[in-house]
Amino acid sequence: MAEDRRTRRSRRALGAALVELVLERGFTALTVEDITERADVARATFYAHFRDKEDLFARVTDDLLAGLAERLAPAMADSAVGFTGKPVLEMLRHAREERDLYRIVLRGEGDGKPLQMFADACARVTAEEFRARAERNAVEPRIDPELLARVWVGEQLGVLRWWVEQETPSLPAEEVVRMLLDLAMRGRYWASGFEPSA
Amino acid sequence: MAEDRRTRRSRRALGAALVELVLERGFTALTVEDITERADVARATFYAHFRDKEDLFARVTDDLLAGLAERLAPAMADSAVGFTGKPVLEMLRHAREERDLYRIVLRGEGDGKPLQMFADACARVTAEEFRARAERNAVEPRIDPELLARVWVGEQLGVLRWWVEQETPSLPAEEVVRMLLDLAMRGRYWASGFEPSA
DNA sequence: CCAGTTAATGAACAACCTGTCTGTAATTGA
DNA sequence: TCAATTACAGACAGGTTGTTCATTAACTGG
Repeated sequence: MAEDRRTRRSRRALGAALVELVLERGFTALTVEDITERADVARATFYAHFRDKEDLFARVTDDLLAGLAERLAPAMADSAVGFTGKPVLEMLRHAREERDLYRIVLRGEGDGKPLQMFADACARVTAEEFRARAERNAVEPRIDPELLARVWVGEQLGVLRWWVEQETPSLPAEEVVRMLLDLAMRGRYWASGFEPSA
Repeated sequence: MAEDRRTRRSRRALGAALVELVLERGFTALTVEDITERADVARATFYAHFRDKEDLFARVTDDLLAGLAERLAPAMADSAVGFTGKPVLEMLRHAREERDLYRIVLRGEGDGKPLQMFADACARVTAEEFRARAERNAVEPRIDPELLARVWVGEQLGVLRWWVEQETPSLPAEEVVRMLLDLAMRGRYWASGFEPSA
């Protein structure tokens, strides 16, 4: 008695309809009836599964994050020490597969709550990691770990949003990772067209 | 006949009420009546000045951006060549003065539209600047200028949001700018607690 | 394949919010 | 002071929300 097939069908259809419609018209413009109509489901059925629009959206994004976490787990273990960019690459691949959803989330649809919460969560663990590294190497960090973490995730998310919004995929994921690593190692100044003065 | 005093009073009150309430409950949760009640203005008066919630919000954020642009103009001229961080510092100061509004915008309230449009606009001009620099120095950029621009604005916005959300202002603006410049010049790897291997 | 359980359906409901439009009263600028 | 403009309270239809209910259809375990 895993789960009634009808339940699965309804939920899936509603989730898919939501994603389609958010891309077309934006989250706030949507009506519950719009969604049920697109999903070909009775309006009453919607409320049998979800409290409201927001609830449905939250479930969809939660699933996405769970999927991401699952894919990231092995890559994280590898690069716990010494940053190789493997997790970033994995995230880009995930984003390519779930591009529609990534677009929605990164556009800040749904009051931007999913996005901000994701960003904050990333920043928290990243800052902790930076602090741990500094302590491990017994160095007083020149840069506030908190700020450094914000730089890190801000940059990731900015690039990610740009990447998934591209109609014609300009850069392969591997190239993006290479450039990000390059920037992290050597700084941005070199890359912006300046010749180093020293 | 600059403008009727009543008009000014009503508009100001409504704008201020909006900002207060968005901070308290979030944009989407708000009702036009909530706003007019807080502003102590009749509901009909609201519609005499604005089409709807979104319209009011758009005017408020447009004013904010106009104020920012005005303050940034002199700083931009100075650092057109060679990046000194002056515009960033000026933005941080502006953000400190208008903290409530910055919080709202950076949280992506109002469907995140103001935020995303601001980010995209910044990225566009930044990318153009990077391209121009590369051409001026006759170098083939190792990093896609488009990507570099996204890194740049993503990092700015990430840090800015973190900074204005802090309850107790942890770092003075000058320190933030110093760290950002440091990162841009020397890269992030140094800062994250690693000892350089070479 | 059957019987019992569970979900989907369409319809109807009050409550709320929206945006518009009145006639009237109060402020304003000249 | 006077004419013009604005704010006001109230009422209005239209749309959305979230709930309930009786009925029909689909599914699952045996």
